[in-house]
Amino acid sequence: NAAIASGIHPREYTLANIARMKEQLGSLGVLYDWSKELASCDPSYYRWNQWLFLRMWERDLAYRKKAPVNWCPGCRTVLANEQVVDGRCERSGDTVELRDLTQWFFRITAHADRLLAGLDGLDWSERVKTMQRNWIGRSEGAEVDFPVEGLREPLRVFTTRPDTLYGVTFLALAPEHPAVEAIASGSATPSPKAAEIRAFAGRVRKESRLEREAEGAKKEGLDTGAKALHPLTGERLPVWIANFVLPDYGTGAIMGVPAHDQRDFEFARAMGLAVRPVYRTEAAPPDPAAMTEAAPHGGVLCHSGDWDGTPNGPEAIAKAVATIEARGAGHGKVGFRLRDWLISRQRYWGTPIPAVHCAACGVVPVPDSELPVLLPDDVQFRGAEGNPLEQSEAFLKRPCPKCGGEARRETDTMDTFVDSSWYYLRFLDPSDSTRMVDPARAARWMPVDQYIGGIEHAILHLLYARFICRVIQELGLVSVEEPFARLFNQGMITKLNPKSGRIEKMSKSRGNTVSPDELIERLGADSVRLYTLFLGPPEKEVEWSEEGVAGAFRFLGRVHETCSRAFALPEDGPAGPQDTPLSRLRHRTIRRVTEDAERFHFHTAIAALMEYQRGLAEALEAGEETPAALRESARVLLKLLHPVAPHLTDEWWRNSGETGFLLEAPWPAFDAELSRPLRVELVVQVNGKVRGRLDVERGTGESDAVAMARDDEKIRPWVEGKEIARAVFVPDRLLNLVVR
RNA sequence: GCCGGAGUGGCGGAAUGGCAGACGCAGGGGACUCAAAAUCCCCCGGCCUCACGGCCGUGAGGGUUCGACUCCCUCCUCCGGCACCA
Repeated sequence: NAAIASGIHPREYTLANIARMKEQLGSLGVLYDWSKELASCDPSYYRWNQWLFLRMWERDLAYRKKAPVNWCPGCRTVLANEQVVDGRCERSGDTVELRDLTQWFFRITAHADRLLAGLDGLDWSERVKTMQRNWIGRSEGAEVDFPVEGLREPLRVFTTRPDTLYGVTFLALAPEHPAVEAIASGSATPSPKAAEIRAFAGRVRKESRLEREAEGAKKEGLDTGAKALHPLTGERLPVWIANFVLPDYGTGAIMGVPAHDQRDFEFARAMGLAVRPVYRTEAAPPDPAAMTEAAPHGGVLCHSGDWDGTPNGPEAIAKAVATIEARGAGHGKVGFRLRDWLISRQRYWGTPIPAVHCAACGVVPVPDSELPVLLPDDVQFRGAEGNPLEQSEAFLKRPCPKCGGEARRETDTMDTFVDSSWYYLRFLDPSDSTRMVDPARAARWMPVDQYIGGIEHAILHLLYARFICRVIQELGLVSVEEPFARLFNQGMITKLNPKSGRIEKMSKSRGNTVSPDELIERLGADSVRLYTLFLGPPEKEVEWSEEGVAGAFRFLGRVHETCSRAFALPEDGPAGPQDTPLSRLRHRTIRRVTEDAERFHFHTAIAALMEYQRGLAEALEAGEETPAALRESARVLLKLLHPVAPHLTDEWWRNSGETGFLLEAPWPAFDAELSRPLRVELVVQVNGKVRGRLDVERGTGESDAVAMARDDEKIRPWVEGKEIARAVFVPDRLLNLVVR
């Protein structure tokens, strides 16, 4: 899209942006080992996407099937969901159609159970692990077959509640379900409603997934006229098509239990279908006519043959599965919400999928010896001719690798998530032209010790990367199953988007980004670094504002002033006593900064440094500390501040007569005893309300504290003449007197 | 709608069962200066009070606890994800 808008070839555009971003990282003083740099648009990288694809194809982990896409007739191209606004193309305004295209998929569902189990051993936040677990969506239930009159194949449904089987009053199919067409055409004679069925199914399939899935959405349906037989009772049940039934969850067909499922209930009420409760909490089940919503699963089963009286729970489900299996009507089954990963893109700027279409041999893989399949250059980007790869004669023409006959190259390219699913392995040696990754290097370095990424990647990228790692492990290139041992998710930077008028995440595609160049020019890289880290905790989202950036600049000025004064003091002289107020402050600050930095809380580390700078300035003023202690304290200030403001601190360090680079100076150590104060303020509460404070020696015991509190003139009026029923004492922090 | 998260002074935030508002920004007052800028010092949640001090206050309501910003329940608002933005 950027290439179309700017008229610049995507390669040129991408490489220019890489160069610019490297420059910006450099001007911020961010250090990387650029000898390990890679670009996923470089053939030396994407050839391994193709190699991996071929290995997955061999293992049946890559396959083709039909899937609906958003099609803009004006642009003659497929649109991303994001490019569809109110059912129209964002660029041309044309009404978007849903079209079925045969597309390539990765069979991530084959690993669903292992991807779920693998989460347990990861040092990731529960937040992200919960999101992944829910996305994979494991549920235990059963598949049940319902014979349909006039059809050879029974209808198979998946249900998580086989215990409610006696409550089924209808079956419903996704409009995409093959049985829809089977019912319309009929086994002997076409259904009298064939035209109606086809029209309804066609219309619903055009609705977006979001519309269909929404719980509050309008329930739409059509009775096909076909009848299914209840596998246990033999009752004849109507077979409907319903918009809320999704083709790729379960089997694409559901058994309707309106009495105990809210969506089924709404559908039944809208369509005038029967409601039959099979759980009761009272002596009798609720009266269906009086129900206004589905009844929860609870109480005991009723109207359910010999399951009657079984309480809601695993036992009821187990009993139901046993009966269903004994009657040959189905079997217990674990279901997943996870769907296979659609990797096909009908776009130019991606990794070409290494396949050839031959009229005689079908879809044939490109041999490894011919990789990489390169993106051609003889293409135009005008935005109205669909996938540019289809214009390139040189690219399209390729004899069949199998029979040598005339054939045509696959024009789909891969989702860029394929690139990002294994790039961390390529950093080990991006120049290796003989293999994707060297197993010896991988064995030495993997897994990634600490991965850092935005929370917006909590599900898709992180799940795809975990899946691809397992595939690469099966290929014998890495020994680990999980790529990222520890994960830290930074929150997003948000900012007002003038286009939408809303506060949104800052991103290229939304166009609300801020360039650091101007700020660096005005206040220097160290001020920008300091301010950015001081904004707030990195795991939370922060709204961008430049309000406080001048304060960072001022603080650095104060550090310079304080250190200059300290380093102007004579160098020789006695060290002086170990235990002074400044020494305690110094040890306490080293501890706070070290501990805060270890949990990535740079904002509180910087706050500690601000307090420390003020304390040091006051000590310089008071003149009670030795020059050696003051100089040492200034050295510690520069070292602790160095990771945040490396340029200035290093310069001040060397200007002060210190030798070497500050980066090489060791991180200061703290003494645990000296990092704590001698005296503490003990808060005294009476009945939970703060009534006074006692200045006590650290380690003061409960009985001494109670005695001092009783004596204190501020506290006495609150306890005088009352009985102390209880005292809660937290050493060095608090004393709570509960009085009557 | 579903899954996940967040909500604390004018603003960014601190405190993860124990002093609510550290640190900073903005604002007000003062010092320095012929003046300004820069710098430094003081004040800075609300209400009552001359003051000492008291009461209220962490999105709303309820609960657990000696004690709740923190834990539990219900609700509201905002943000992220929802499979083609990556």
